[in-house]
Amino acid sequence: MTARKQRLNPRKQPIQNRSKVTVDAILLAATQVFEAHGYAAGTTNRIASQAGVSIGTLYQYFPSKEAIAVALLERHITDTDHRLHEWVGHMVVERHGLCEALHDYVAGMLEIHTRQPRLQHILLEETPLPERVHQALLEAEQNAAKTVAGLIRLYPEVRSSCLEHTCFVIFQTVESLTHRYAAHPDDQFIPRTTFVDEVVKMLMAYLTCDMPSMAG
Amino acid sequence: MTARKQRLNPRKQPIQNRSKVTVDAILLAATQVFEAHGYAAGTTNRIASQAGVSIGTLYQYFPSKEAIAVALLERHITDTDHRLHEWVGHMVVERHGLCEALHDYVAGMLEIHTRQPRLQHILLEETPLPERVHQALLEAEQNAAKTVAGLIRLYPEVRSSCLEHTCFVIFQTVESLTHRYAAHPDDQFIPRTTFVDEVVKMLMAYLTCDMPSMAG
DNA sequence: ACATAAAGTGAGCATTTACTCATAATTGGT
DNA sequence: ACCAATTATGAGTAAATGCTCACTTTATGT
Repeated sequence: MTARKQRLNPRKQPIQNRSKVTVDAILLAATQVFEAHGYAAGTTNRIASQAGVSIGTLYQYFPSKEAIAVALLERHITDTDHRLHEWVGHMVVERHGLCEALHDYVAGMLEIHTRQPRLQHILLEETPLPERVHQALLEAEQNAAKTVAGLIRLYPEVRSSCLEHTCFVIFQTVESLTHRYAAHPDDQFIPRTTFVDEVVKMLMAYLTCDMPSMAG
Repeated sequence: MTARKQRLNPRKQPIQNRSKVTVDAILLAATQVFEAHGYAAGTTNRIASQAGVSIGTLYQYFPSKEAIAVALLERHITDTDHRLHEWVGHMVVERHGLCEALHDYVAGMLEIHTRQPRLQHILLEETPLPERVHQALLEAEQNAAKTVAGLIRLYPEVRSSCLEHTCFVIFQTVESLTHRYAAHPDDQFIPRTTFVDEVVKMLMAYLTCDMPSMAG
C-alpha cells in the first residue's frame, strides 16, 4: 500500500554463489505467493518467509516489492520471445504448410499462457507497473506481431488486401483468445484440442478466403 | 487491506429520495475514483470524499468496499445484457444480412467495452471478487453466447459442422478482441473502423467458408 | 408543535504493510 | 589463524486503510 519507492537500485548485487541461490529462491517464492494470494495480498514478508530468508535479505537484492514483480515479468517476456523465435525457426526448417504452421502457433501460445496462467494474470493485470515496463511490453508485442507477419508472408496462398492489418488482427486474436482460454479454466466447455482446431480453422478461413469488401 | 468483512448487508436501505441520491452519488464517485486510482488505491475515504458525503454515510449503504465494486459490476452486467437483446431484436425486425448483423454485433460490443474501459478492467481484473460474482459473470456470459447462437442459426449461409463450438469461438473472439482493443488504447495502430471491418471479415470467413478438417 | 424514524457525520481504532537498520554470521584469500 | 568483504537477520517504524460508533441533523406524519 505504501508508496515510498525511494530506492531504485538494490543494495547488493549477488556475487557469491550463495546469494545467487538466495535470489532465485526469492523469485520462486514470489511466484508461489503471488499465485496463492494475488499481488496486493502477496506481501513481501510472506515472500521472504516462503523463500526461507529474512525480510531483510529480500530487501538487499530487491529495492521494492514492485522490483520483484518487474523481475518476474521480464523473465516471462524473455521466455515468450524465445519460444516464438524457436517456432519460426522450426517452421522455416521443416517447411510445414500454412495450416500446420498456424496450428503450431496457436498451440504454442496456448501452452505458454497455460504454464502459469494465474501468475501472468496477476503480473499483467493486477500489478501496478511503472510506465517503462508497459512500454517494454508493448514493444515486445509489436516485435512478436512482426515476427508472425514475417512468417505468414512466406505462404503464397495468403490473400490479403493489407497484410499489416491482417497480421495485426491475427496476432491479437491468437493472443487474446489463448490468454482468455487459459485464464478462465471454468469457461472451457469445449476441450483444448477442439478449441485449437476451431481457432486455426478461423484463421485459415480469414487468411485464404477472398471476402468481398464490406458494405456500409 | 484489512480483511474484516464481518457485515454482509448494508445497515440501511435508501427509503427517502434524499438517500437514493446519496447512493447514486457514491456509485458515481466510485467509478471516478476507481478509474483514477485503481481498485487498491481507490480508498473508501476517497470515494466518500468525492461523493461529497462522509465516510460514515458510505458505510450506511454499503457494508464493505467490496460491496461497492459488486454493485458497479452488476450494473455493467445488466447493461451489457440489455444491449445484446436490443441488438438481437433489431436484427430480427430489420432482417439484415449476416454481414451487417455481425458488423453491428462487433461494433456494439466494442462500444460497450469502450464506454468505461478502465473501470471495467479494474472491476474485472484488479478486484478480488467473491465466488458468487464470478459465477454470475460466467452465467451471464453463457447466456450471451446462447443468444448470439440463436441469431446466427437463422442465417442459412452459415456452414458449420458443430454450431455450438463455432458460436463459442465466435463469442469468445468478439469478447476478447473488443475487450483488448478497448483496454489498451496505445496498441491501436489500426483505426477503429478498420479493426471492426477486419474482425467482421474474419468472422464471415469462418462462418461461411467450408474449410477441410484439420490435419493431425 | 411534537415525536419518531431516517439520514448523515467524522474523529479515531485496530490492523496491516512496505521497508530500515543495527547487528550477527559466513565466506574467501593470505 | 586472521581479517575484510559479503551475506543474512528480524524486531521495529511510520504510514496508510477499512471500518465503527456515539452523536447530530433533517424529514415525515399527526
